[in-house]
Amino acid sequence: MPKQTFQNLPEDKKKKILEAAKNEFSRVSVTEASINNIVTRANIARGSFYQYFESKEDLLLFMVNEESEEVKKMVDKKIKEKGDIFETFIFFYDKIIKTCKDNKDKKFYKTVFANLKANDNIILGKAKEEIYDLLLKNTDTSKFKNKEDLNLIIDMLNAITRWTIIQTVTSNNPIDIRDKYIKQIEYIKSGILKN
Amino acid sequence: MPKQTFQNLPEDKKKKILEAAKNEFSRVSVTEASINNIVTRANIARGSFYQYFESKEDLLLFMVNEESEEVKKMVDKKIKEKGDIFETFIFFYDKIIKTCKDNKDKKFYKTVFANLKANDNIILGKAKEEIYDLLLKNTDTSKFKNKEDLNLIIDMLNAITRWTIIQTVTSNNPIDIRDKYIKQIEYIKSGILKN
DNA sequence: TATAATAAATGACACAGTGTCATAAAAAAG
DNA sequence: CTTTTTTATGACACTGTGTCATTTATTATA
Repeated sequence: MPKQTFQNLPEDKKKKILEAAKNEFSRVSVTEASINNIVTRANIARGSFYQYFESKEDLLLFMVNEESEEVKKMVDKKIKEKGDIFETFIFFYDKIIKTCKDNKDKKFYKTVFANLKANDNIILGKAKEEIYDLLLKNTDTSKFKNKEDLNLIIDMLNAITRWTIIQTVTSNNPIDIRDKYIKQIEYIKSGILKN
Repeated sequence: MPKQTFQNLPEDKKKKILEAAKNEFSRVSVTEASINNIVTRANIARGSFYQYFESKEDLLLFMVNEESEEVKKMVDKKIKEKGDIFETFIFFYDKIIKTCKDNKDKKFYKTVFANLKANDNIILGKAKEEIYDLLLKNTDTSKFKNKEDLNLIIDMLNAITRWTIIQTVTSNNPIDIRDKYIKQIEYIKSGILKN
């Protein structure tokens, strides 16, 4: 989390810094991103950066977390509607993709996702466990063969959804990918093999 | 790929360099790895490194590719036995985990996997497309609801398997994770929902 | 309002790493 | 035993890092 000093900054200065950062994080991955580039573009002294943030990772996480909170709220609403975990995952997927595509910061999200480490929590940041919990508590398992396996089912959907998001964001014809995704979810519901 | 110069090197010198590299890549991810550390440990001049490799990524890829070829051969054998794609994926998973665990280079693999980018092909390197092809051509789809969806099914299994591998390698009780994985595959075969 | 106290901004500094390149050394060919 | 080719070397110019003592600005208070 950014330090208090950053929070205290006047809005326009904060905005300027975040824009400079977005610019840099659109160009290259966090690891390759240069704090020098950010401070130059934002017109602040190098030392100031460290007054505001622990590190560039700290900054990126902060930028992504806002979006995460938004997503969390929408997932919360969706799962509580009908308790349908499959619908919710598709909804979640669409939500993320919409954020990436609609946004003028398309490039930013593309770079972030493409450079996501396999085990990173960055998509959801701290919201991740909360979403997980939300799903565990609100899923309607009445039609499931085994209620106790909900946990493992969420994992499975999570893996596929993550994978699909990355493919979508880095691909050129994302519509095909969405179609494939829907089919995959269908298979998970009712199986690949004939009875 | 390493340059010819490296290939020409006497075996023991090559080995020394690879060991130094393995050491460094066990410590931190490729991006954080320091060429300085490698050359110091291997007792070669900094300039020499660049005579041998394009970059540290080039070097790591080379190190991982050898293992990949091995895996490819085994998958080839397995899928041709019975054409069972589910069995083959589980076999593939076990193979990878065995390589990680048995090996004295445990730490190396752990670090490599933990730092894998979501979209990286490094697990299989160039062997990836070949394995994909292998599965497409040799899978017995006679019990499938739709033969045409094999492609999408492989993707799905791939996503889950990757995810599970990473969880396993970075976790402390990998046996539970394998059990979960088997269950997930079972679900993919016959579905989560009651008929 | 003047002064003290608190907060924010700055850039020089020491350090670690990068990739290149002209040159030296070694090996192979003639 | 030269000549040619291949390999090895480390200094060099760069880019970047995080820190810290000092300066500047803001806020509180007497």
